[in-house]
Parts: sequence; C-alpha cells; structure tokens
Amino acid sequence: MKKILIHDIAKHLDVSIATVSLVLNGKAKEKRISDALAERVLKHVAEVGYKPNQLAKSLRTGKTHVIGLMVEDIANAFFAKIAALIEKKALARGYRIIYCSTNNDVARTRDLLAMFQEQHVDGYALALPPGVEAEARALVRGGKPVVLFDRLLPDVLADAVVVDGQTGMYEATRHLLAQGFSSIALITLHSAQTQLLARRRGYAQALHERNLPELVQELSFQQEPEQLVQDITDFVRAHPLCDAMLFATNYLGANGLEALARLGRQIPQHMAVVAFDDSDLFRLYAPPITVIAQPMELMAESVINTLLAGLEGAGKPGRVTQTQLAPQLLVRQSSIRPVDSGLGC
Amino acid sequence: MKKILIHDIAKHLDVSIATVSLVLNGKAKEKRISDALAERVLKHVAEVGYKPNQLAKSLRTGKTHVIGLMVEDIANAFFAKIAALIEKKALARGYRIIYCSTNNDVARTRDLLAMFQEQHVDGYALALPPGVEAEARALVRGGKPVVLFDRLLPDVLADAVVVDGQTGMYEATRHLLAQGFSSIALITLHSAQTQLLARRRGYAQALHERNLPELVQELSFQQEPEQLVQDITDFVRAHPLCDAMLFATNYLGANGLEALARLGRQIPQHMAVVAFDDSDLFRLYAPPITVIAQPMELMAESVINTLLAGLEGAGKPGRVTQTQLAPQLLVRQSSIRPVDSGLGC
DNA sequence: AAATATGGCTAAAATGTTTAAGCATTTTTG
DNA sequence: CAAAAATGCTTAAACATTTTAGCCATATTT
Repeated sequence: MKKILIHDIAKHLDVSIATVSLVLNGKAKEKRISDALAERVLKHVAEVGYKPNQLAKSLRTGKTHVIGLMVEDIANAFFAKIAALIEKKALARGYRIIYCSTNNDVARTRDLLAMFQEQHVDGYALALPPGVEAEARALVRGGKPVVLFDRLLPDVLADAVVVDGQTGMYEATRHLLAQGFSSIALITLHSAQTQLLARRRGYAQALHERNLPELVQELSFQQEPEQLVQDITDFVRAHPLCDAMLFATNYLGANGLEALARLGRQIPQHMAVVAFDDSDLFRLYAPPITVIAQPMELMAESVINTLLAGLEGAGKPGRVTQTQLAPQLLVRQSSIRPVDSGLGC
Repeated sequence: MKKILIHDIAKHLDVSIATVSLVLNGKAKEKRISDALAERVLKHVAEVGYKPNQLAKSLRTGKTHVIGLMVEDIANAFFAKIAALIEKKALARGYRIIYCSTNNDVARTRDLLAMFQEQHVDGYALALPPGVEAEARALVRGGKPVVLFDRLLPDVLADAVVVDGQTGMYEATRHLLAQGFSSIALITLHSAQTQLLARRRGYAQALHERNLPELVQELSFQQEPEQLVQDITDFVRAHPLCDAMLFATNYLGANGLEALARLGRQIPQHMAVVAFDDSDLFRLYAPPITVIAQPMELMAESVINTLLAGLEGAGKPGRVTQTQLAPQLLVRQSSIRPVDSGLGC
C-alpha cells in the first residue's frame, strides 16, 4: 500500500536511481544503457506498477504537462463545447487541462492568470476580457506558449485563433437584405471585445453598401438574463418598424427569443432573427433559427496545434501565428421572408 | 525578471530561509518569531511580490490545492453548469479545478482517475460511469476525500450528493396522469447508471399505483444524436396511442423534441413532453417544456462542502455523508392537456 | 549557584525526481 | 602501441520548498 518510489525500483534491481530514471525517460539508448538492463527495468516497473511522482518530476524539469484554459463562462454552450474539444485533443497529446471562467471580470481574470502561473502550467489558451493587456503581454514575454482564442486583445502580439466574425456578420446581413428585410437591427453588448467589434463592422459594412442606416442596440454588460430580456423587449417596442434582428452572441440570441415570445411577435412573420453561434436551442427552436456557426472542431484543433507547436518546437521562431477561421451561415426558417399569402388564419 | 526565491528573501533580510517560510505559513506565533521580524518579512515579501513555488510546496507538503472534477461531458448543459458552480465555489475557498469528461467510457475513466492521482489532486468530485467500482473503492481507501455526485456506484461506500430522481419522476408521472394522459412512455438509456434507475423507479411506481402498464424505451448508449432522433422517431411511430413522453435526461429530451418536430407531432396536442433537467432549450421552446429541474446551486454547494469537510476536518470520522436533494417539477405548457375546443382551423 | 524555562532563531533533513559530469574498463584508431 | 573513443554505468547536484530538532543566550525558579 505504501507508495513506491524510483528508489525502490533501483534497490530491487540493484542498479542506480539514475539508470532507472534514464530508462524510464527513453534516454537509455542515448545514455548507453544496455538493452538487457533497460528491459529488466521496464519489466519490473510494469510489474510493480511504479508511476513517477509528477510533482517531483515537474519541480525538476519545469514541465507540468498542464495547459491553462480560460474561458468567459464554462456554462455558456459555446465555451463548454470548445472546452470539451480542447480537453479531448489535449489529452490525446498528453496534456491535462486546468480551466477557469473569467466572467469577463478584469480583477478576477488577473487573479486567475496569476494562479495559472503559480501552478506552472506549460501553456495558456485564453479568451480574455479587455483590460488585461498588460498581464497578457507579460505572459507572452514570459516565454511560455500563449494562444488567444475567440477574441484578441488590442496591442498584444500573441498567437491567436479567431473566427472571421466580420465576414460572418456581413453575409448574414446581406442574406437578410436579400430576403427583403428593410430595417435590420444589431443587438450587441457595450464592450470592447474584439470579436464583437468585428461582428459589428460586418453588419455596418453590409448596410453602408446599400446606404441603409444602422440600428445598433448595445446592451450593458454583465447583466442578469432577466434584465437582458427586458432591455430587448424595450428595444423591440421602441422600434416598431424593425423587421429583423441580428444577435451578436448566443446568449443575446436566447434572451432575444424569450423577449420576442413574451411580446407575441412571430418569427419570421413579424421579426426575422439571426444569431451568432449555433446551439441546440437555435437548431431545435420552432422555427429553427438561422445562425452564423463557428467551426468548433477547427478552432479547438487550431488552438491545440498552435499551443503544441510552441511547446514542442521550443525553438522560439519569434513568429506569431494568427489563424482566422471562416464561420458558416446556416440559413434556417427564422430569416426566410414568408410569402405573403394574403390569407389570414 | 529572474524568478525570485525564498532564498533571496532570506538573504535580503539576513535571516534564515526557515524563518521566512514559517512567517509565510502563519506559524510565526507558534514558532515564536518576534512580531517585529515577522512584519519585516511580510513587508519585504509583499514589496518584491514573492510567490512560493507551488510545485516545491506541494512536493514537500503533499497538498496541491487542486480538486479533480470528473463529469460525463462538459459540453452537456447540466454538467457545464454544475462545473461552473463548483469551480466558482472551489476557487472562493482556495482550490483550483482540474477536470475531465468521461464520456461514460470505462477505460477512459480509468485512465483519467489514474491521471488525477498522478497529479496528486487533494480531492475528487466524480460523476462516474458504472464499471469503475473497483477503482473508486481503491480511491476511497486511499484516504483522500471523494465525493460522488449526480449518480452513485453500487457497492461503493463514499460521500455522495445526488438528486432524488425517483420522487422527481414519480411526481412528473403523477402530474401527467392528473392531466389525463393515458399512455405515458419513458424514454431512457440502456444503462446501469443509478440516477437513471431511480428515475425509472419513480415512473414505474406512479403507473403501478394506477395499475397502468409501463411503456419504457431504452435507447442504446453512446450513440450519435442523429441515431437517437431516429430511434425516438421509430418509437413514436410504433406507438400511436402514446400521448405523453418522459425523457430521462436533457439530451434525450432535446433529441425527442427534434424527433417530434420532424414527425410534425404537436406538443402537447398530440404528445405531452416532460424532461429531466432544465435548460434554455426547454425554457424557451415553443411551447415551453415541463421539466424536473435539479437544484444546481445546492448540488454544487453540497459537493464542495462535503469535499472541504473531508479536506479540512482531516480527522477521518469514518462516517460517510450522503446527501439527497429534492428536484422541482416545473410545470410548463408541454404537459398541460389542451382543452379540446372542438374547433379545427 | 545550579537547574530550568523561555524566547528567538537556524541548520539540515526531507520531499522524489532528472541530468550533467565522472569513472573505470574495453575497444578502436592512427 | 599509445592515445582516443566508446561502453555502461554511478555519483551527486539541483529543483524550491517545509518542518523538525536543536542551539544559544537570557530570564526565572529552586
């Protein structure tokens, strides 16, 4: 029952601790341990089920094989999904994940970043709120691999994986225009998060091309869902001519659906709806909601690849890898202009 | 830029390393370090921002302040939510979370448990699939706090936090009966997970009280969503008299909604629906879906409290704490029998 | 005056690894 | 044939802490 140490292995085989360690770390060849001995070591280690103490190992080598993953909110379907994918892929490559939710709180994020450092994570996968640029820069300077994802930070030069929300939103807006909707609103947050700004630019671009006025509602940040529903309700009431809404995030979309339901507005007859991010809710809703879907698998894959490139090819090429992925517009019923049958019912 | 060590602090203050360590660990009084010196140490430590190396600390003390959290699938709304809550509460009490998704895969779960041990987590919060009883028992014997949640494992005596799914499902079934639905099906998984069995017992109990036959469909486990939809579709087609469905989990419910939508069955006119677990989808669906909601906050709180009780009150009282929480039936439109107006449209 | 207690600190062991450097011996090389 | 290289290991330092046992001077008690 007593925990077994490398020392016990060495003693039992009557060799030095170093020999056992070298064999176990695959340096037998390199360090010229005879094949016969190497085999004996491996055999006995397997027999007694010896597992090196990772803490001691990490202390000595400075590597923990742990990746720090920071998301906005793990309870959000988008982040939960991306976390699941990143975890799976990281595990497959021998890394563990330690995660935190920032809730877009700057002070909290700072604490969490410090915590990751204290835990000596080998690499960072971060979706950060604006306001921690200095810390992020310091982290990058620290030399360990850092990959920003979902959103960038202004003036922080780091590896990154983002989705081209501008094009995504541009195409969604063009789609609504093509369907003949004339007063298209964008519901977004009052926030400097880069992905939100990009989405907004895409929206603006599409409208400007047609010389149409923007109709943007910025909801204030970090509110209770109930308050968001209320704000969206107010917005809809205040803009009776508005016939289509774009939601900049999935939870704005969810709350938007709630607001429209409470107002008794039919989708898409009274109001067309498009949301960013796909989810069960949007897919299964009646009517199904048109979304700008992010390529989750690809994002996760890119994050891990970029991170591991930094970890394994430790030879700092000084180059920054910024990956931009294309989202996909999934047109569903919520944004299809109903043929005006003239029939009521 | 060089990492600062306890040695540097000691040198600068011209005291021993031991003194600094004792002060930093709040043992100044106990070990009779003078208040004046203790203050000097604290001051200088704060000034230079010294943070002890957690790896070295953990190696020496055997405590990592990390909790291993194992869920079925972090991408599932229920587990994502519970993870978010547990993370928040753990962090507030000085513990970090390292998590994994088992995907109900026994071999994978075994690996992950081994991984947690290698990482020297201080405590375990586990939602385990059946099949790892031996490993779970070994873990409990290992002496570190283990809390099972969401589901138990047969013959594993450990602290646990579960929801009384039997009563929950019993009441849901009674509610459907009271509404006048006569052929009520339970859609569940072919699995020995204890929470699923409890839910099934609740369903059976309610029907037996009325001498009604059970109508249980066990779907096979670990399938693609598309296959689940297909299976549910087949079930509905095969049971034309069935007028109400209970779904034993949230994702069965989601796939059930999809199946009913594809079949063009109206809820609740053609089919009443009740699902286990609340979610945005069920709340916002049209019509809103009646659910048996689990008390998420309470669950997370209980898990953390039980875990920390084991961690802090290290004095093994040998007692096992099993907490059972009451779920809540949230009646929404999907299970209300429509008044038969006799009017078509 | 001797014994004991106390206050205030430190030396050093312990935690469990990895790995650079070293050390006999044997083999190869010019 | 001497020097160099290879062979097959081991010794011991290093990683950064915590904590036990103990030291020394002074104060108090007997």
